[in-house]
Amino acid sequence: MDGPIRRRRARPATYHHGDLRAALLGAAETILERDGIQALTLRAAARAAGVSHAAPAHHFDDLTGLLSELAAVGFVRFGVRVAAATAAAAGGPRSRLQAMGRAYVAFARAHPGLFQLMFRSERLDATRPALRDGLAAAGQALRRAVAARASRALSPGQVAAEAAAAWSLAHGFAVLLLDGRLRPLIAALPRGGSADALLEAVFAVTRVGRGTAPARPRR
Amino acid sequence: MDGPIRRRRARPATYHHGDLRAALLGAAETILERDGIQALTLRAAARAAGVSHAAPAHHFDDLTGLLSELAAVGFVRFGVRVAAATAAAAGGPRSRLQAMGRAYVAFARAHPGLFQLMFRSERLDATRPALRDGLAAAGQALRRAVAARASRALSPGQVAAEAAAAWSLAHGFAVLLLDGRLRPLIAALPRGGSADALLEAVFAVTRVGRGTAPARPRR
DNA sequence: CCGCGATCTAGACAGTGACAAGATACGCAT
DNA sequence: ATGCGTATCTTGTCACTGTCTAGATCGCGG
Repeated sequence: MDGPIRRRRARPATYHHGDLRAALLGAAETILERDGIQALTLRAAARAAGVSHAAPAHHFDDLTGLLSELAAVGFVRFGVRVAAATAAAAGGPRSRLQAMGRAYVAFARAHPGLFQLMFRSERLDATRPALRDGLAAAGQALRRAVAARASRALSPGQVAAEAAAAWSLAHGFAVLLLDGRLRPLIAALPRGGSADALLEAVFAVTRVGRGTAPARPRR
Repeated sequence: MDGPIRRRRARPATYHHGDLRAALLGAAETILERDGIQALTLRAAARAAGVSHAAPAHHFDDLTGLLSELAAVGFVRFGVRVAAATAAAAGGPRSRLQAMGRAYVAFARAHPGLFQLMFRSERLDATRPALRDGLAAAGQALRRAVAARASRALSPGQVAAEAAAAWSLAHGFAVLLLDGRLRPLIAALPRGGSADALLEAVFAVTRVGRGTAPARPRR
């Protein structure tokens, strides 16, 4: 504890921190991923950054502000990951959509605390510019992945339906997986499969966007 | 407020409440649905029930206990609803699975606070007998709905995959809907559709369990 | 070089969960 | 019925939290 290159706390030489905002965000993310979302408090972040308990208020107005800014960086990071994965996916639009789903779940598993924070909307303030932008960026990445499918002239309603289906499937899988609710289903897989194996099995079983017409399984 | 048949608080006649446990659970649910999950505190529940701030600890050990017991009643209620809806669904196993999804989302919309609490696992204690039983009951209801599809001799792995797919789709849709994230998609529907319309459109577009073989779209 | 504003500290207050100790009354054994 | 053990409930307290206020320190532009 108290590494040698820690900013203050050892020597209170510099009254001003220099880049406290970024330091607080970093400390907050560390606490979030290590101790869970309920341990992420304004004072804990201030302690970790080596500043007084009231310092964070000057950069983020209140706790909602800190959480919102942190969620915002999560959303942009998320959008970048998803966009990169879908762009790098070879094959048709269907495999691209699956790549998006894989990236979605992979992000949730890599940053579980951040992912949960991003969807803890009652503690966030979506009107904050940073969060608003992050949400827009992530939403655009998702929309782009689905829109690639729309090449065959789908109606806006059908595009919305497919987007909702793909998004719901990926998000539900990620949430249930993080909650440990899918564990029995994973155990039911042959050879005691992994979460990835279950996701692939889900892809194999679902046919989102296989055909355009809602009814009539013809063709 | 302060209905005439309120237990105490008006006359501190009865030192003992009589049925404080149920009263606290009722008050807690009221607070949860009216003011949100962050307003649901031990002391707030105690105030609403007209008892001292330390009284709840004797029935639920701590806040986690209260939340867990409330989530447990949510799960049994949820299981009953889902089981009833799937049992009442006419038609084949596919329409029964859709009925389950509809009931799933309908429950989330009818009791948003309770639904969110049920999946706020970091604040719950799954080892509590009541919550353990509630989880088991709800899980059984879901498993039964999926198992009906398994009549055509599916492998356990495929059953798990279909269960994960159906559950993820329903859960993700419910969560995203409660968060308001699906609003733009709903607006994109023809004639400014509703959430129900979007769910039906999702059903029409997805073909979970349409066939057992993963590849080959041939029918 | 000065002073103004941004940054950070120190202190205080109300609200929270949790714990301890005491008051009350229910219900069971006799 | 009656007395007592114990579950139930109250009061008081403590550490911790978010938020507000006032003051200290420093950086930067005039």
